[in-house]
Amino acid sequence: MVERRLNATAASLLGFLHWEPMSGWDLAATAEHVIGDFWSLTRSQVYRELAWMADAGLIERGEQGPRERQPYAITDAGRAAFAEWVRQEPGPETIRFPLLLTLSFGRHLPPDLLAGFIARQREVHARRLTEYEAHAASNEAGRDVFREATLAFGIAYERAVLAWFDSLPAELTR
Amino acid sequence: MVERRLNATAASLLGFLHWEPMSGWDLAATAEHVIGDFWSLTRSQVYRELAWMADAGLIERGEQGPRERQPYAITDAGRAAFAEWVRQEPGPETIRFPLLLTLSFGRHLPPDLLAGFIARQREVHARRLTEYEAHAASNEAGRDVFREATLAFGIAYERAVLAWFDSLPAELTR
DNA sequence: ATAGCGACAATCCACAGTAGAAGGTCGAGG
DNA sequence: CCTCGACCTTCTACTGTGGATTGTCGCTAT
Repeated sequence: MVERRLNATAASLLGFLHWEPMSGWDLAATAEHVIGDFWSLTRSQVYRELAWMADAGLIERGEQGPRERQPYAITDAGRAAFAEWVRQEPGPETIRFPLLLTLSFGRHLPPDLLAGFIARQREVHARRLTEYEAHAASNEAGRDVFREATLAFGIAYERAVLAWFDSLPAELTR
Repeated sequence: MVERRLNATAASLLGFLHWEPMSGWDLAATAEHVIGDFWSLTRSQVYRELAWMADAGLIERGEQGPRERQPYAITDAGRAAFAEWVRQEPGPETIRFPLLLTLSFGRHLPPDLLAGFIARQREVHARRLTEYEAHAASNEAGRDVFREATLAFGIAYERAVLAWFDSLPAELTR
């Protein structure tokens, strides 16, 4: 029952556990799928947070399944902690964009090498936009305002990035 | 002369030291100013990387100035390490956007609280866009393709975010 | 039936990144 | 001369990333 403030990643896991008891593996997969586009997390961290939350009484270990599978269920304390967390004012977003870093040191680089970096990254974003759009198209059944809003963000973001790629001066793209 | 791969943050510091010898304080300020919009770093980390790089012979301590001020100069080994780093293929960007996280758990939140979060974040982005645009306008003297490209990214990004805010359904924004 | 392969599942570790407290020094202005 | 704010580094705890390691189960092809 250690007193420490819930962090966003742990809180998200609690959010998913409102749905049903899950193992760390399931939680990592769920998180990747549901919030992965704007909130990265790793398996390592999921297990670390689960261990801490179990210790703090926010979740409870269930019966072990096959393959060391250890499901966790949220407790009332966990629900309370989540409810408190979700009412916090969200902080500013952070972006870490290696390509821009390399680009800003572009004078140290042969132009065609840089152009290659740019072209390959553009491809990644083009592909991601396609995925998002397909997802949005097949979404009609869902009708989840919140999900739609975050998806819309992804699409707006990818479109902006692509437009930016296409607006770069020819000297950067060969 | 420990063998460890140069990370992007340390490499950036080396990049700035090509310019002139600087202290950790200066480097942190420079980084914040030059790459801070797409590559976050903290003072703590700057000092940590400097200590390691000095150890590894990539930089050299100069004469101490007033107030513990400790300038560092890049060495030939440092220039070589930087040159090698900058030729690496840049990885994918990561975004961590707390607002989207909160939004995706929006069902657990009273609508007007969420609307407040959204409104305040929109303000932040509006202000940032204004700053970027002012910067871009006063930029004519510079004529630095690389700088212009990264600034253009910032502007494209902020405009897309604002457009997204404005496209949200009324039920989310009150 | 069984061998083997791929998906499942947890753990561990080293490194990178964040946040803020703490401690101290100098210099300009009242 | 004093004080306040800017300067400058160090330290610590926590959070986040990436990958290696270890092992198990279940399906499928022989």
